[in-house]
Amino acid sequence: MNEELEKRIKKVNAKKFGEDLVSWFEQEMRELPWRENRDPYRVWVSEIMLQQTRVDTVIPYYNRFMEQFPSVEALAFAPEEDVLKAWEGLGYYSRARNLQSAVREVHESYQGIVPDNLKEISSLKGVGPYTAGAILSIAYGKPEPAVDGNVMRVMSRILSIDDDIAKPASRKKFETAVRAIIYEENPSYFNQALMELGAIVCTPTSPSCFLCPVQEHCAAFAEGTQHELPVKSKKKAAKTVELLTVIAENNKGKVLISRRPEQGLLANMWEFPSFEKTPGVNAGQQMIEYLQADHEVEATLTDEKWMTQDHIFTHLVWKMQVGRVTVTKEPALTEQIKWVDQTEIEKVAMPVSHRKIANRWKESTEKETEK
DNA sequence: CACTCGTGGAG
DNA sequence: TCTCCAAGAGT
Repeated sequence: MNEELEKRIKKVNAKKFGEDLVSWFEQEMRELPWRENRDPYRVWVSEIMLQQTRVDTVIPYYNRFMEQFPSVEALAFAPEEDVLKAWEGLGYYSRARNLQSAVREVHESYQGIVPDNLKEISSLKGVGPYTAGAILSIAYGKPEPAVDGNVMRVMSRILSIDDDIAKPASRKKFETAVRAIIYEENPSYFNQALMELGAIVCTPTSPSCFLCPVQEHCAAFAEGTQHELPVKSKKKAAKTVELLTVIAENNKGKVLISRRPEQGLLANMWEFPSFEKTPGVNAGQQMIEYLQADHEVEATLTDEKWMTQDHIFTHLVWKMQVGRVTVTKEPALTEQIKWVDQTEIEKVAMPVSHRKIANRWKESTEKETEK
């Protein structure tokens, strides 16, 4: 092990650090739905939803999800479309598919019991180093590190570690550190407390050191460098893509939607037909030609720029120009396309940008009906 | 390792 | 408006 790291770890009184941290957690921990009990399935679902997602955002999704899929079996036997719909708006949709895939694996290979050891639980889809440690410690009380962004931030300050936490290699260093000082009497509370501290007290830009329960153990506080840590390199700027999106209506008031590929961005989500714009070419003409070529739809242009919609991803920006056309000849239906009315469109899973467009479409058709 | 993969909220 | 983000994992 890194000698410098070992030296810093030895400076910490691990026993008292754990006691101070866990005592604080017992007093200050938030009441959250996934803390009602230690059901491994409930813990598991919460950890997947919480990946890269804020607690306040997750809570309503979690409550609905547990009501709809209360057990391993309920989720294992559910239609994949229902799971994706329950995930709509939460983002990172492969989490939903991987979770259901893994739950089916638990049902078939582990008699419906979530594995309680590192090797087996890590083999499940969507369960990486963090989630494996989180479930093992929180649900089963095992002394495994669960190193997320909070833990790296907190421990970078406690031990004054200036490794770039954006680099994959640094996570292992923090795992080593946590493993060395983990509170064996209560690994569940210890790990949760590290994260809770990061979320509530030891925050990224303005840590509240004056009310920190482990201030006396903190190297960064002693040095006055808490605002300089952790070191985190910036990610590259997002690219912008110009899209043309088409509201194609037939004479029954239904609109055409298509399903995205089962791999990649927004996998398996439903959307209005969209494609990358060719610069300098008439937009309305591109829409008509695209529908003909990719969906065997014949249509006449109604409005080539009915609205615009931006969709901002972490690594990408879509600038969408939405046009409307009237269909004169309908395509043969496939698994990848279907016609839906205002009621039916609410039941499919769409990304936020297309959901906003769908809502606007609904408003416009309701106005037409009033006339 | 570098890149992909969402979203809504905070500063 | 812009930047950064929040309990990461898959490829």
